[in-house]
Amino acid sequence: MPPKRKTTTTDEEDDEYRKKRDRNNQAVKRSRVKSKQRTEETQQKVNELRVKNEVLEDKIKNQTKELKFLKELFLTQAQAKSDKLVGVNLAELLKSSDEEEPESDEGSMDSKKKKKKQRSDSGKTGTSKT
Amino acid sequence: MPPKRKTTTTDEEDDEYRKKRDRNNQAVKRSRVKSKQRTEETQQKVNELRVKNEVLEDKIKNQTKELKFLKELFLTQAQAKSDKLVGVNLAELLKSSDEEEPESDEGSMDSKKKKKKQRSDSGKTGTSKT
DNA sequence: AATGATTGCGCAATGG
DNA sequence: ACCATTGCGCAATCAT
Repeated sequence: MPPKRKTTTTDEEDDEYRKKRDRNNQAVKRSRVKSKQRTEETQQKVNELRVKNEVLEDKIKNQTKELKFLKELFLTQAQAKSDKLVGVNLAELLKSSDEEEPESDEGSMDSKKKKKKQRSDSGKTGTSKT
Repeated sequence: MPPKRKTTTTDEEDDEYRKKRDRNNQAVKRSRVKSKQRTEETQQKVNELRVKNEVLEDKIKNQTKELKFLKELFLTQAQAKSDKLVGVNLAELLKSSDEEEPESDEGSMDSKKKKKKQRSDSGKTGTSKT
């Protein structure tokens, strides 16, 4: 089925038609430009987010390192001096509050067992939410 | 300048032409499908990255909180007991290893001065911008 | 009913 | 010669 235009047209109709077509062609152009822009912006956003993400990952890596350091230092100190520090359960306190775990008591590991406590965390967030 | 096809064509040429057009039309379709897919995937990636980003921001927030807590606790302890802990300069050590500040010396604030160093956290993690 | 916005589709030019 | 990509116009359809 070839196009669909009329079979008989007056000059005015033709004129009208042309005008209409021209306007539509313009609209199509506008629409496509917009579409293209959106696409490009989206792509750009991906790039930005990727970078931002890396920065964040980095920061986390550093903070994790620092936390590890502090906790070990703290634990070391606590043990080094039989502890008059405070009445808190350090091991529990310093376990790992970033990446919380579903509280399994684990008992208070006192000076007897000095397990290195390898990283076997699992969980999510939840800082010292007293 | 209307189309550009020949003026005189043989049946075979016409046939060839048609075949060619058809193949191109198929190619165009394939090409457009691919293009559309890529666009959608990109959009999807943006969503994923946004989510991942939030998770990371959250983790950072928690770690920052915990670090703050540990450092304060540490500092408190250190001062509470004139300190035989170790020979390190705690204040300096605990300053803040994330976000390297080209800070001025600030000297080693020992047990004499006990500046509270109020953290006037202003605002949020200015990043969630789009 | 009229008009701009979108979208599927084919043509031709062009890139690889 | 062939396929892929792209700008462009047409017509149908959507949305106002």
